Amino acid sequence: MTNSVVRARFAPSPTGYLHIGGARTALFNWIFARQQGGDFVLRIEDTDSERSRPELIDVIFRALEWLGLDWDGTPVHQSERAHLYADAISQLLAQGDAYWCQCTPDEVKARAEERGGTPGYDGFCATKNLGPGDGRVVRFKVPDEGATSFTDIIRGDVTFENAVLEDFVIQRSNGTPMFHLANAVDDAEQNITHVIRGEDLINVTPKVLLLRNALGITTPLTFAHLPLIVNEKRQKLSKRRDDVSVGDYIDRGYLSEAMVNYLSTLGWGPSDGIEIRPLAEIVQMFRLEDVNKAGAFFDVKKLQHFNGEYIRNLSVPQFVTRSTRWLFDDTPWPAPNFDIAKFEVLAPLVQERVKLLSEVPSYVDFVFLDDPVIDEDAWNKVMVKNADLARDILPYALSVFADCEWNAHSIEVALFAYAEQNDIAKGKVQAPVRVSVTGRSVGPPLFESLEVLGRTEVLRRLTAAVERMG
RNA sequence: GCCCCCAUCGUCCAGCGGCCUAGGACGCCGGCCUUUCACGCCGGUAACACGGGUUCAAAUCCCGUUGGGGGUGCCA
Repeated sequence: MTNSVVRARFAPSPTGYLHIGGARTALFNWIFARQQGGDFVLRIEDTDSERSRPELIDVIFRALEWLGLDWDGTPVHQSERAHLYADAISQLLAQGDAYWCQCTPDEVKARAEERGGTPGYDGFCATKNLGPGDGRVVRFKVPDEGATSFTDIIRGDVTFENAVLEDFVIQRSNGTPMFHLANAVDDAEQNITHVIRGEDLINVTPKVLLLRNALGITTPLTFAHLPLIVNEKRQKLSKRRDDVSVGDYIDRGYLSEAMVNYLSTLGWGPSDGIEIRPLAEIVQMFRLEDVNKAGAFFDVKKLQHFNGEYIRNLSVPQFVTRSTRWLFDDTPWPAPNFDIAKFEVLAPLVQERVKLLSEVPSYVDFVFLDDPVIDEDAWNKVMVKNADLARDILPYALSVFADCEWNAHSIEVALFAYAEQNDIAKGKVQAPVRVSVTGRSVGPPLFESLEVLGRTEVLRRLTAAVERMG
C-alpha cells in the first residue's frame, strides 16, 4: 500500500456549472480514494481558452465543498502548465509520432464527404514533412495496424482497432494542447493511478493510451468508466435541455447529505438493500467493480424522498439552522415581521412535513404576514361551498376563543366542543378556522399555529373572514 | 454509415449457476392512524427483451437477434 498509493482525480472543464453527472463522477472518485486511503485530487481542464470561463472554477469548487467532497493538495490548472504539454508535443514530433498538418476543418470534412463512408481525417499531411506555421495543427500519428485494449474495472476488456482511429489533433492551430494530450501528460505527472469517469469518455481512452505509449509513460493506469446518468428519455444528461445544475438543487432546498446519498445509489447499491445511510458506511461498502454498466435515470421524486428523510432526521435546532436561508432571504413576509422564537415553536411541526427546505416559508408565512394570503381554491371549498357550516363555526370560534385559556390544548378543547355538541367531524370544524387564519386548507397542526399567532390576531382574522364572506 | 458500450418491476438497486413460485427502495393504488396536510404503520401493483446453446440445473455462462445509449470536433 505504501508504494501503490491510490490517486484518483476529478477533472472538470470550467465551461459550465457543476452538474449532476459531474457531481456523481466526483463523488465516486472521492468514495474510492477515501476507501483506499488514497488521494482525491482536482484538475481544471481549461486548455480551450475559447470555452473556458475562469469565473466558473470557483463555482465548481464551492459546489464540491457543498457536497462535502474534500480534495487533496492544490488543484492543478492545465492553462498554467503549457510548457509540459509543449515538451510532450516536441518529443512526439521529434520521434516521428506526430506531424504538422495544414488542413482546415472544412477541407478535412469536404474530403471525407467526397470519399464517402467514414468521416474523419485522412492522413493528408502525414508524409508532407511540414514544419510549424500559421494555422497549422499537430496531429498524432495513429498506427495503421494493431489494436489498443485496456481492462476497465467496470466493463472488462475493451478493444479498439487502431485502423478506426484517425490521426487526431494534439495541438490546436493557436498553439494550445488538446485535452487528450494534456490528459496523458497530467495523469502521469500527477501520479494518477485510477481514472474514474463517465462512459461518454470511453472512446477517447485508446487515444490517451496511444499517446502514453508514444511518450514512454509506463506507470500503470487503471480505468473505470461509470454508466451515464440519463434523463427520462434515457439520454445523457445535458446542461442545455435538462435541469441538472447542482447549484439549482442547493437553491431548491436539498440537503447535501441527501444529494450525495442519492447519487451513490445511481449505478451502485449496497447488497443489504439499505439505501439511506451515512456516507461513511457507503465508503466502507462501496466496490468499484460492483458498479453497474447500464445508464441510470436521475429520478427527482426519489431524491425528494431521500431529502425528506434527511430533513426529518435532523435535530430541531439543526433544522432551524439549515432553514435560515429560506427564513431571511427572499421571504414572502416583510423582514421585520419575522420572529425566530415563533418559528422555533412551529419548526418541529414543519420539519416532518417538508421534503424541501424551500417549502418551509409556505408553512409559516401566515405567522409573519400582516394578512394571510388567501388560497382561492381553499376558500371556495370551505367558505363558499360549505358556507352554512362556516357561518355557524366562525361566530362560535370567535366567542370561545375570546376568553378561553390561550394555549394549544385549551383552544382545541374549546373549538372541538362544537364538534361534539353538533356531532360533526373535527376535520370539518377546523377547516373554516384554518382557512380564515392561515389562508390555506393545509398546514401545520391548527391549534399550535393559533397559539403562536396570538389571540388578538386570531380574533382579528376570524372577524375579517366573516366580513369577507359577506 | 463506422466504432464502443449496455439490457431484472414505470424508476433505482439486490441477485455473481441450485437458497428465485426473483428481494428491497421510490412512485402509484388501497387501508389504518388522524383537527388539515404530512409522518408512521399494513397491504397491493409490477420485471429477468427475444431466440438459440452450455449444464443435472441459467435472471445468472456463451452466441445471435432486437432494442437503447455513447462517440464519431482545432469540446471535454
